[in-house]
Amino acid sequence: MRIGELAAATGVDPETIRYYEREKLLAPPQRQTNGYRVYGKQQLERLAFIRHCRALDIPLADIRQLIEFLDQPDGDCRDIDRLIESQLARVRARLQSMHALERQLTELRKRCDSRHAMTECGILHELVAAAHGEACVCHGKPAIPERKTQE
Amino acid sequence: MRIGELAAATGVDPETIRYYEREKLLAPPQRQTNGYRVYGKQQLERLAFIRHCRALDIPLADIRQLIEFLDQPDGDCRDIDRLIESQLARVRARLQSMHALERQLTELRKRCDSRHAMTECGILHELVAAAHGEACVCHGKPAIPERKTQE
DNA sequence: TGAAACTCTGTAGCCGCTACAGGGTCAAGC
DNA sequence: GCTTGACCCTGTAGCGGCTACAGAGTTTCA
Repeated sequence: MRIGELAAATGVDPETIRYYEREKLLAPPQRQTNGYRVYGKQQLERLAFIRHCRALDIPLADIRQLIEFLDQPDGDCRDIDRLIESQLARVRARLQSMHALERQLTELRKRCDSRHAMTECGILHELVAAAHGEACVCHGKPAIPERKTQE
Repeated sequence: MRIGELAAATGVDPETIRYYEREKLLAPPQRQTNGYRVYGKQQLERLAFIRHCRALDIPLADIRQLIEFLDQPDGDCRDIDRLIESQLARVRARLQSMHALERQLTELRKRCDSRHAMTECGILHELVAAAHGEACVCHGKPAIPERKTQE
């Protein structure tokens, strides 16, 4: 199976597959004499595993860990438990701040239901007022979305 | 007001302020003879405005637009309305997929309540099974989080 | 034979910062 | 006067998770 076929079978772009190899999520595959990569069923399954984890929004670094766990199956399950737990915490924190965000944007939109000129636009007024630190639909807590928390 | 004072006044890192200038969200400020940037109240307000928009998770490109609107106040309010609307759509889509994600991770965690050896870990089993395309807690729809929608 | 489709490597771009390196400037204390 | 430290400058590189080239070679099919 060449990279294109693997790509077709999994729905993963060939460039992404090569990227995963560079990032050591996939072992370097065998090569044909012309240098083309050749994959077997095992690699296909591993790639599917990776994609499934990505569908759960698990970062590549953590997936790398999970793969290590897979490859040395006498380890302790609690590590995996912890890993999933931390993903869950991350997702929940993000959910909270996004809910806040939705409320704020919804409020903001209300200010501009109709055909005003720009000078009277409630949305802009609101944003500018907020910048002045005046009372504002958006501020309870500013809910700056966290960029990278996680342990 | 020098960049450090502006930074202290707004809670924005000086490097970020310079970055906003490079990205043309802030106009190039005046300079002292030694090359140091000097800011006034206006710039402070603009920076506060930017940060407020960022707190609403509005991308820099869109903030740039809002600033243009601010600077030519005879335009049409509907553009702003549309902009906010699209932010809201983005947030809501993301919320949906994150809710799905939370359900999936929660399900997954259930599989591993206790002290199994790795070989019997329900979580890993589940992930591997999923990769095989077997029935899986995670699949209704795979909910791959969208990276960049927005027109 | 020639064109299209595939593969290879290497590098750069996306976003919104953050963190350097390697220099200049300034104020306070000795 | 000299040192120390805090500040400032520019420019460049890194983060994550890809994606998109450029520029080359290889295969496949008509």
